[in-house]
Amino acid sequence: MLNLERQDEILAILSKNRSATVGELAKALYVSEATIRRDLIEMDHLSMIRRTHGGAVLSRNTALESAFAVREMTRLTQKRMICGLAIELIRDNSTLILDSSSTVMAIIPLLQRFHHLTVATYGIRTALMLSNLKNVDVYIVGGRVENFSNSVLGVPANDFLATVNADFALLSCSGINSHGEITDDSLETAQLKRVIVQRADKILLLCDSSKFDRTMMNTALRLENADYLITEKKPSVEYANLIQKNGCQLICGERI
Amino acid sequence: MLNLERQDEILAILSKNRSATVGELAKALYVSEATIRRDLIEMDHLSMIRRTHGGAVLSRNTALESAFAVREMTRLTQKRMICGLAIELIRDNSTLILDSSSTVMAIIPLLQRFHHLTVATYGIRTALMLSNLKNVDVYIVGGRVENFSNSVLGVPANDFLATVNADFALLSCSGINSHGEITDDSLETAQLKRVIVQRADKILLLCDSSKFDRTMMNTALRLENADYLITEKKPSVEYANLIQKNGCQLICGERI
DNA sequence: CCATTTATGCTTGTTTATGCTCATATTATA
DNA sequence: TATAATATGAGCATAAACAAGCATAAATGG
Repeated sequence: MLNLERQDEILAILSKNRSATVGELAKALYVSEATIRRDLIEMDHLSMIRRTHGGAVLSRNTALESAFAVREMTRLTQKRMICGLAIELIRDNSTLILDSSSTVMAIIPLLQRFHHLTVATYGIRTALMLSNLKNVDVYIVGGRVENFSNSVLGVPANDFLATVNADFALLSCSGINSHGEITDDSLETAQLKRVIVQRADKILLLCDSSKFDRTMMNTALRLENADYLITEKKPSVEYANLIQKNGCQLICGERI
Repeated sequence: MLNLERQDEILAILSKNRSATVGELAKALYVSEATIRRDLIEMDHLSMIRRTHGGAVLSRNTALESAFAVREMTRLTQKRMICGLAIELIRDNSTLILDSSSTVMAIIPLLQRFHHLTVATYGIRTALMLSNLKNVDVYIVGGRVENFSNSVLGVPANDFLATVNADFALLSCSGINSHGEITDDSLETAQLKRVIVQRADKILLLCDSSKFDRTMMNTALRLENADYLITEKKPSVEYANLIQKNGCQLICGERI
């Protein structure tokens, strides 16, 4: 077995189990422990992994790289359910604005049922997925491409969206807190969302239940900005009241 | 068996097995191990594979390949070679404009070797692939997303690029004819390319040899607009003269 | 037609990868 | 804390792989 091939294999094993001992790896790859150690030293040096006494664990760096892929996969059932509820509000021939979140991306396959839609987005993967739908005209904002969030951001992005007139905006967020603040983990996406709520007739906020009681770095919107809050699970009475008080209609998978 | 043909075969073998030893490859392709090693050195330099003591492993550019199955591109070896020539002209800290073609996409893995680059593009897959490179700041134009060509087009796209100042523009085309016309199969990409040649200091035209003697729907540029024409195979004397007469420098894999 | 270049194969000295042993360092446990 | 158990790093030997230089044959160019 070749050197690099073995290192690939080590990475694969670590991805599965999160960590592994030198002994385990040596046994699995039919080489001596000395060889494994030499591999680990090299891989550690390249920040592919982190060595520990006795073995190695995945480096946080590697985890970060696939951050979006992971986000995309997690809570997929919840996301599908939320999108199933949201799609009922959309009408044929509408114009939509979509954010770049994985939650909102889950609605894309459902858009095929409409005769025609026009969609603007600042999500680069979102745009790519949308472009495969025959019945949708897709527009993407211009600007700087940010890998972590798969977003196109910056002044041109704001300017572009400021000229769009949409029927619906579908937004997600990183957290909702008990002050009715809808928060995001980036200044720029927060700013973009403030532009978007000015440009769409109805604002649909799609949030799975894990977002409640979380406050992130930047307050993007307030609950009163949203026309609908769509979630898969009945929120606490406190939040249900808060939502109602802000003139926002709560839609959820469970009976309220 | 020709050089490039053999390298294609090596790639095919590696795609099947993920890795191969020098000995295996030599036996499979009926050449000496020295020849295989020389191929592997070259292919490693183009990031097609990773060399390792004893053989080679498929380049595990997970980040890059997630965006697009680069390996499924037609005429990949030719494109790699063209890009291997083009990369030599690029300098650290440059600003580039890339079109949305698959030919130009093949240069993306090679950009990792630079310390820093700024890249603007109207290709949506191109932008997504680029965004995985840590050393590159990526900008995408805004506009309508066209699925067929993976391009972002329209007035905003033109406007965006009209404000960019770049050191290099890397463009491909659908056809070059004996009148020195560089032609495209869409009015809008042709128009965009006319904007781009105004905004970049050096225009690099990347065309595999199949593009010669073909005229498509729209004349985007003329040979005199290009500073370099980069191709993998020596063009006919007629074309070589035409290129030279238009003040365009011909760079090709074969000796002129 | 001859001069050059290019691709390939062969030979040889050098480098690399690996496993083994043993002294040292780290962790676990009594 | 002291002691046992385990992991580690360094040095060494060996076999395999490698780079470089040279020679030959084919392709290319004038």
